[in-house]
Amino acid sequence: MPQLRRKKVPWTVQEEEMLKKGVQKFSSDGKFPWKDILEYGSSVFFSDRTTIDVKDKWRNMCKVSPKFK
DNA sequence: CTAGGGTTAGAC
DNA sequence: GTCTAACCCTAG
Repeated sequence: MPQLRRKKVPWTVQEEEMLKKGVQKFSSDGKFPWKDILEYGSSVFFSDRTTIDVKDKWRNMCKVSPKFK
C-alpha cells in the first residue's frame, strides 16, 4: 500500500471565482467559514475539494497576489 | 473548525 | 536545477 497521493489537479477559474465570491460574501469576524463557502460552491468545486484545500489555495493566492486580501 | 508547515509533482 | 501550485499532516 504505497499510499498514493491524489493526482495534481489544477484549480479551474470557476473554483477561483466561487472562492473569491464566497469569501467576499461570507468572511465574518475576520474568520473564514470555508465549510459554508465550500457548500456555497459545491456545484462548482470538485468532489475532493476540502476546507484545507480552499484555505491553502487562498493562502497561496494571497502570497503571490496581496491584492486579493 | 481554522491556521500553519512540510513535501510532492509539474513547468520553466 | 529552480519556482510555482497543490496535497497532506499537525497544532491551536
